[in-house]
Amino acid sequence: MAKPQQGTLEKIVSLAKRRGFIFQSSEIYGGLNGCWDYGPLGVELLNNVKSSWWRFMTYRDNIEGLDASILMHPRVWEASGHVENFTDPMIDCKQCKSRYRLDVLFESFNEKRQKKVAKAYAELLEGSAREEYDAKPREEQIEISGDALVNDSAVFEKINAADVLACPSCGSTGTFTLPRKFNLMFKTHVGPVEDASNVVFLRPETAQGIFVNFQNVFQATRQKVPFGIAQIGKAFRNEINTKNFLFRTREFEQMEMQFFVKPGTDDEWFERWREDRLQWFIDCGMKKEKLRLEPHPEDKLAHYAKAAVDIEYEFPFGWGEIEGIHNRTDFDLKRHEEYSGKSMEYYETETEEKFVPYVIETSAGASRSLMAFLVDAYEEEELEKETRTVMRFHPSLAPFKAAVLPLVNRDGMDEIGEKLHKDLQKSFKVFYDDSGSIGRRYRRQDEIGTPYCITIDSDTLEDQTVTIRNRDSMEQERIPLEKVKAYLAERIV
RNA sequence: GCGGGUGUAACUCAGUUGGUAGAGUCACAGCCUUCCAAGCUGUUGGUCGCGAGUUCGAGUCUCGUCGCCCGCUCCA
Repeated sequence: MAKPQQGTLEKIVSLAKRRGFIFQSSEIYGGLNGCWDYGPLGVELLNNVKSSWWRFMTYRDNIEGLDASILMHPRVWEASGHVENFTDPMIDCKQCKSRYRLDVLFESFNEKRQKKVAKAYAELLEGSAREEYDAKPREEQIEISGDALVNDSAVFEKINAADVLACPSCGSTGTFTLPRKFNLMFKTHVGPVEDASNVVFLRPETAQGIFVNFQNVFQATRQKVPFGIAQIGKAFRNEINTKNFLFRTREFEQMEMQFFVKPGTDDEWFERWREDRLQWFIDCGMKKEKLRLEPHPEDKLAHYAKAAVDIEYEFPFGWGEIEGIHNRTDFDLKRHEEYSGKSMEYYETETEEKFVPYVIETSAGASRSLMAFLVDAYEEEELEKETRTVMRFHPSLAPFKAAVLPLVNRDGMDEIGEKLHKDLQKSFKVFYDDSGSIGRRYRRQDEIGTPYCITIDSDTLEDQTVTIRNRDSMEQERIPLEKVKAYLAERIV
């Protein structure tokens, strides 16, 4: 068994491009940082991953599906806390390369230095504005100048140039870069006029689409708590840095489920979903030893979470999160109640109790999962005289389920092959290949992870049987032509 | 964002002190082939990431820029 090692990711990226799994976005224009396109095989794989998730999550009584709009009312993101938490201005010290949040830096200054800032700010004011400012008490001046420093880059530039801002790390003054607002939400405008009144955001998580529809879904489906709402969709984050192929991208797809439970039962459900979600990856063929559960320490929890655990996969570059399970408490529903004025309460008839449900979130990255499946499936197998590259996808995820290969193009083998191909195509994604030696054709299929190859040979002409070759073992068995479809159906969910 | 590395055909790479680009693989068209790549013939495909500069002349030197990889930072 070959183990992923240095260079493995490069090989996978190369194979992914060569065979049509993943292309770099806008490649002919030099690429767009952190964006990737799914090619013919990639989109099959992605659809299979999503469909497997969808079946696992929603083909049960207590989870409903949803597909909310990517653009939502801007107030949604105020309620969710994203507007507030996404606008930190960051600066770097050019001298020692330290990075700071500007607002935190200002707060960390001692009084003497804050007064210097206030004084430097005064110098920027003229006429009545200056008079007004000077008339204010010292404390208020510090506050006003601090706000201006943090929020107005022109003010920052001048004050920084005046050598009143010192780097806490190296003590240099005037060495800071201009503040950059690392607003992780992409912004755009609704309608033809671009101004502040019509700003909307591309959602940074799909979860909020579920929360704002909580009452709609609940009432439309006659569900009772506990129940869940599942959704698959694109989300966008303007990451500072993208990295590691599909792992950190600015546009990605999430597979999320929010499970609404009665307060007090949340810990129990959290445990349960943690186990169920881990099992899903294993059921999809991912190697157990490459998966682990990694709890978040309490001091690193997101603003909405009471508890969190990541499902991590061991990529060639190290362990990385492919799914997060969070106990979001009643934070989101309560906030939406507050911001929208609409009730998010649930009435439990059995106990005659009213409560806002707690939420257990399972949030998987479709793109990250796909990458993990790619890495997990990749293997270089040493044979006697060669190395075989094989993608050992679980049959349910494999882009092509089978390939039909006439051994030679004569005596009517190709006609039988084409007929079988057309027939199988009604039920499965299948590939037909009649060019090159049979060995070469097997290798092509191995490289894209096709689990079964069906070969038509001269015996087929005699007794209507074909051979089916297994991708992983390379062993063959002979079955009647008419049973091929059933054979595949049995093995491919 | 910082530092380091890197960018030549679809893929992997070569290209000598600057003189208008090569190989293998793949693909395609034939031939040959009765079960695990690399048999034969032929063909397509690159203004050497992009843009300036130096030079009589730049893939080869300089600067800028973009992408990718590694490390740091960041990851609400």
